[in-house]
Amino acid sequence: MSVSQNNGERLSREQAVELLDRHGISPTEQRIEIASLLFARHQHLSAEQILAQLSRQASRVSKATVYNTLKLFAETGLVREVIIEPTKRFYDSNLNPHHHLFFTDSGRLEDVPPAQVDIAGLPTLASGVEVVGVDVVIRVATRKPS
Amino acid sequence: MSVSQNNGERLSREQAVELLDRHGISPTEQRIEIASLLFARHQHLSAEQILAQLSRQASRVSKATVYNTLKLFAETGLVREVIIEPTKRFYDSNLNPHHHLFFTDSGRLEDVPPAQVDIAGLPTLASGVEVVGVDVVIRVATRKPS
DNA sequence: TTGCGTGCAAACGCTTTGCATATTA
DNA sequence: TAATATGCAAAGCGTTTGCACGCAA
Repeated sequence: MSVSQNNGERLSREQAVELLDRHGISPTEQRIEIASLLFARHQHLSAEQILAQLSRQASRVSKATVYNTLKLFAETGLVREVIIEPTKRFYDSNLNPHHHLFFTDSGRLEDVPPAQVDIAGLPTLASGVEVVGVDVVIRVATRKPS
Repeated sequence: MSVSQNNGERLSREQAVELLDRHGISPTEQRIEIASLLFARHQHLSAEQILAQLSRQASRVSKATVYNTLKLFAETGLVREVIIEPTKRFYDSNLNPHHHLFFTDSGRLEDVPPAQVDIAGLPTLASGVEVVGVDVVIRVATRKPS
């Protein structure tokens, strides 16, 4: 069940603060904690996973604050929210354009470089309507021996 | 709030039964009801909406049966499950390959012909891993007057 | 009668909310 | 000190589950 074991890797405090500042988010202790964990590397974490990893590292951040913070991060574009399973949201620390490979068996999520999937065009939209995101999810399964 | 008002349109009973048979699903009354409603035309409905429309038409199908049935339909490939919002699942009666346009303001979901969005390639997959679906969701919003 | 399908209500899991307390500017 | 953020527990919401009943082969 342990998909991503973060062994305490963290972004430095200064880098985390700078990241928050750049997005106009006041850098409170808890936000710094969450940001430095999430941005330690490119990864996809759920609120639950973040909560678990923080408490494992003796950082006590409440459930409500984790949810509030992730919502705030998503709204300001600090993280990308990924909707793949109806049961939980993932937060993606990779801000570069990319797609996702989802392993339905394990629930694992992997990035796919945009170069590997070319989107040739988009439908014509009514004026006043703008694209806020294009999500490409390739769902894969381990072939079962029939 | 009324996104799709189904004014009693239905697939004929025979057509619904044939559809179920073709997918190896034993045609019970409730399954026929749900199929004839869902396949009346290409649409995206949630369990909740189906439940509401059925009860409006005096067809009493329980919540559990609606959920069980939609799950069964999705597993057998009779409908396509669409995950766009983390809060609810949509069931798409359009079985032809296509993509989705999602209006974040209204929650409305619209089909996009595959010709308008070309996916040029897919990443190389490990052997034993097969693609079970490729979902492309274009999220759009009404531009706010800044 | 044996097994599958249905219905009800209770349980579940993730997320949100209300409100008191603490922290920040 | 005024505004914002945090923490806790309770509530919310879509979905699933347990189990008794019903129906068809």
